[in-house]
Amino acid sequence: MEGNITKKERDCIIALHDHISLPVRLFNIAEMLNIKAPTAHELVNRLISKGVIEKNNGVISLTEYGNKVYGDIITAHRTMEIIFTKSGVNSDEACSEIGKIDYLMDEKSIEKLLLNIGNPEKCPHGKPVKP
Amino acid sequence: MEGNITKKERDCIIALHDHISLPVRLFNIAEMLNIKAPTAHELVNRLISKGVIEKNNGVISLTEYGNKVYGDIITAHRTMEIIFTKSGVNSDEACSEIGKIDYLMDEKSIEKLLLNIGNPEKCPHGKPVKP
DNA sequence: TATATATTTTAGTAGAATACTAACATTATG
DNA sequence: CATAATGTTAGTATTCTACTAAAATATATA
Repeated sequence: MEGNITKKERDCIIALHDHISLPVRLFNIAEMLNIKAPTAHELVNRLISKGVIEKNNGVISLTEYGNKVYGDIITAHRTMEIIFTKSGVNSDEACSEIGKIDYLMDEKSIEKLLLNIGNPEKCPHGKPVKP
Repeated sequence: MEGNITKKERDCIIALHDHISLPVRLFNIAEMLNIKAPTAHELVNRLISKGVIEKNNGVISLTEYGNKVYGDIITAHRTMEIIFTKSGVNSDEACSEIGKIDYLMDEKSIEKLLLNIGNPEKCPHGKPVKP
């Protein structure tokens, strides 16, 4: 339930949560992240040991803690997206650049940034800042 | 002259540039980064192979490219510091949090953020945004 | 049910980055 | 020259990423 998350782990969490259909299995993760099954297997095992995801009969899902981690990443992502696009950064450009940093950002700082821009409910793509 | 930089490499670049006195030697780097000499040796070699720093008679310095990299990191860092503190984040807190992401940020996006906040010359600590 | 297909897991390998100790080499300084 | 300071090499270890090949386990279909 502790410890930092890597970029690949971040991508896995996002992919898992945002997968088109349920249930999500190992091969879905591998496919989405463009990695082979054994690599996905290790990634998933690491995330399980970090308490972020769980596996039941091959079905992979976020734990409660994992959902919190996901939410924090998304809130950071969309908060920064709003700030970036307000400054004239193209929203797709903003999205890909912010994907490199969102999982490293401090929750409390993001909260303050969000408040300062007026607690908007949605990001430039129309998605909720707090999912 | 290409390729991404890691957090440790980022810290090394900053430490090297901001060292109190010249010349900077390997043991100064090790001391500043709190690592042993052989670890510093490898780090320095990696940065040399990336074209960021150079070594002459044991004296370590940034290359022209390294100075550019340093400048980009600092500009990103201070731009974000201004944005964070404007939202009420404590400046020391902001500094340490931003240190985790500044080296990953896109130069062009930072330029737009900076312009949007009125191209200030100095960060909350009074240091130049463009060193 | 038996065979075939799909999926997962294990084993083995590899490379980049980080970091250490111990030993050895080099360079100053006294 | 000898001692101290500094640098380098060698060897080991851990984490993360990623692969192939092979084995195991499901699941599906004939």
